[in-house]
Amino acid sequence: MPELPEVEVTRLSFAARIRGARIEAVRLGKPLRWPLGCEPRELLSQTLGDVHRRAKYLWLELERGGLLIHLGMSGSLAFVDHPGPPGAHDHFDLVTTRGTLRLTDARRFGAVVWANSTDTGMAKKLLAGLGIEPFDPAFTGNYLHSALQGRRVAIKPALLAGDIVVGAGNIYASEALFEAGVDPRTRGRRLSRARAQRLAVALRRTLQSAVELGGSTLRDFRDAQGVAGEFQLHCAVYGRQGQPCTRCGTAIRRIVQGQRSTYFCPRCQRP
DNA sequence: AAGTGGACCTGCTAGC
DNA sequence: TGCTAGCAGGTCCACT
Repeated sequence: MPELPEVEVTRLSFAARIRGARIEAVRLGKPLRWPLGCEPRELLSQTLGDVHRRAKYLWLELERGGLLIHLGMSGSLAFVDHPGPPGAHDHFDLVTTRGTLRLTDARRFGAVVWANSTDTGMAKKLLAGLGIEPFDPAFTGNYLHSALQGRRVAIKPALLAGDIVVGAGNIYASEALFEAGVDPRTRGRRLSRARAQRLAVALRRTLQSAVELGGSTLRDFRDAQGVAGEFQLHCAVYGRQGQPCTRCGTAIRRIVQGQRSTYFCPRCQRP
């Protein structure tokens, strides 16, 4: 579910409402990808500040540190006044004076990790080595082109890796490559400066558009207010193998790269 | 250093 | 109807 747009849409849907709330209780369900990293009672009585996003992580500011949240493959957050009893896949509740923030995550690839300012633990490690934000003005065609030098891996898995630029996952990497007209099998270092420029623009536009459409709801994504996204209705290639390209009519192909599906138009997208 | 494949975990769907 | 194989929005880690 959650690539950059879904994470950002989630953030926008509860950040203003949770700011200033005080934590009253914490409930943990089954283990997530990493342990919380503190005793739940250490969070009690702390007041929440701003909610930030870095790559596909959310960062909830607390008085004495913060919580780093990742939604994994199947996670979503809900912020509600009166939550029902936790279901089988509800693995974290943050009960506050303004409502309860609940993480639902069937596959449990997600995580909630505590960190404070002197932290040298998991949270810091997770954020180290992340690439540039796609909306950062420093993310340019020239940056992308030079970062790809010395990379013989194909451009699509290079976008997913997250060490050059963050935010694109399996849907938006395929969509951005289609918009840029770049064959996903093109090796990184073979991408010309001009094509890197087109790709940088396409990636930013694709992600921006997806945020504006509320993200993609392929199966069960909802923002923290329960609202579904609509980007999936605008996908040009993702999940459309065998169907005609919206631009030229050629059948969309599905291939596997790095154990993930890639979708592209063999006519519109060139090396 | 960069590239590759396995691992984590559960649910759903297509096919027999 | 029931079982099984394959697939799913992520990314860390060990190994070459």
